[in-house]
Amino acid sequence: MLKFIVTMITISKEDYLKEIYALSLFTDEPVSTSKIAEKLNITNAATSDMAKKLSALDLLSYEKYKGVKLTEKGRTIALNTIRRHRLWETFLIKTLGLNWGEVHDEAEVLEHQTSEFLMDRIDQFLNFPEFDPHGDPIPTKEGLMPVLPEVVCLTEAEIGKTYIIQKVDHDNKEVMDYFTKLGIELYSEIALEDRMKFDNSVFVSINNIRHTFSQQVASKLFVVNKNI
Amino acid sequence: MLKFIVTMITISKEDYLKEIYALSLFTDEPVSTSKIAEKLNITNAATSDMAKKLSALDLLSYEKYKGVKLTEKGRTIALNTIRRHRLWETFLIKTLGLNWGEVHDEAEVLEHQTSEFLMDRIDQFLNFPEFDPHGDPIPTKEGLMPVLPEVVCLTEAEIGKTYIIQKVDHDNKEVMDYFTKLGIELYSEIALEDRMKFDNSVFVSINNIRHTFSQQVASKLFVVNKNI
DNA sequence: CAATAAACTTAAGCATGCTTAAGTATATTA
DNA sequence: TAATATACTTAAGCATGCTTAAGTTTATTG
Repeated sequence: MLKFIVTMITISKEDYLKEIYALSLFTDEPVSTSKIAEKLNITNAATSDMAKKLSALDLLSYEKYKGVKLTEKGRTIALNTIRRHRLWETFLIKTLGLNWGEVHDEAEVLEHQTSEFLMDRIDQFLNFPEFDPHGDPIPTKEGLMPVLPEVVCLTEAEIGKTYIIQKVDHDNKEVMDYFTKLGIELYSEIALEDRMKFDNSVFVSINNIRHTFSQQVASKLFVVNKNI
Repeated sequence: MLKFIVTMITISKEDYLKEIYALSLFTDEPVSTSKIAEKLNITNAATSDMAKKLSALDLLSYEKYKGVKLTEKGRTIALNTIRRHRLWETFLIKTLGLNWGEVHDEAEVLEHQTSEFLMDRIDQFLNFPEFDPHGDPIPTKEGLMPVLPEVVCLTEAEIGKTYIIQKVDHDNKEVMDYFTKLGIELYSEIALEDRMKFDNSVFVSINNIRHTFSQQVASKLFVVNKNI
């Protein structure tokens, strides 16, 4: 049984819910506590503990040894946290001219500290954007996720075709800084010229300049066919 | 003796240091723990406890039953927190058009959560302002406080003279919203027409419109002589 | 100047969120 | 299917920052 009363949504709890949401995106299976622990860089023990607390708050369902699943209530909080994160990123890029690699860490802390009033004003200032500067959809205030165009990862794209960059995985700052240095932006045109069988490196052309990306770097870019 | 090790600057600690700085502004006397407790709306016990911790960190000197005084190190942290607060206020007003009453509470949480990098970018964006939208000086990155022009409180001003509003005490949101509603802004011209002996109400004229302010409301406004 | 009031501190305790160490359940494999 | 490895949970403990209750010091006043 729980040893104490759990009442408040805290920064930690928002981070758990956000991470569980991300880990649930492509599966219907419950998320294991160890997977969460790994992502949040804490021990399994801490995650088990928190699972009980969040379960007591009806933010997720938790079966011992089986893992965790968000409830509607938990999903709503996760989406709202993601919303605040992505609005902050958009706002900082728009007002201060920060670049792809600079916004994530800032938004990571600001997302937990912003009143609904301020978030609404930022949303309005940005004219209610559907996508953030990395191409990720911004959940609406009502918790609806705008639908991203059907994208394909650059590692899976067809040789000889020209694409538009529609989304970028920005979990790695170093790679983002590299893209910024090359002048690559969202909605840049990118022609996939060839792929090397040896290690799946790709040869691309962006703004008429040729680049070679390793498979790992290419896997960060998601594109749509230019002629759609 | 302290029961445990104290290492980190936390949000709470920044709030203590900021409050002690504010309470030390017009006196050389040590600040009593009860005064701090009252301002921060916590118990004296908590303040005594924290005094020991901050003293262990060499952020203030603390003599039991005598009160507390910031060290240079503590003063630096307080000033930096105030700097972040006032830059945020200035930024939110400039970008989002928030008004006098709307920024304080937002800045109060954001001030603790902003990297030096982001603060520098905001500072640069605002062109290194010396004063915030309430007329308060913004400490520089080096911890220097810009010198405010010699102001006088409206409660002490001379009848018959015309002044410029140079600073506003914005600790009360209701009063700020009232000023906003009247269209009163920083650097507005204000003519002091009369003062009632009964309760020290003042009759003023701003933008050619007459207002009556209670002494309490008037005490929020600080002015300089128009013809200087 | 002693009694008392006011101010302040200490002690014990609790909520949060983490850790390490030990214990239990599930999965694997011989 | 029993032994063992892996995954997961529980228990104990600690740092932070607060509370209430009890104890101590300083200030006040008759």
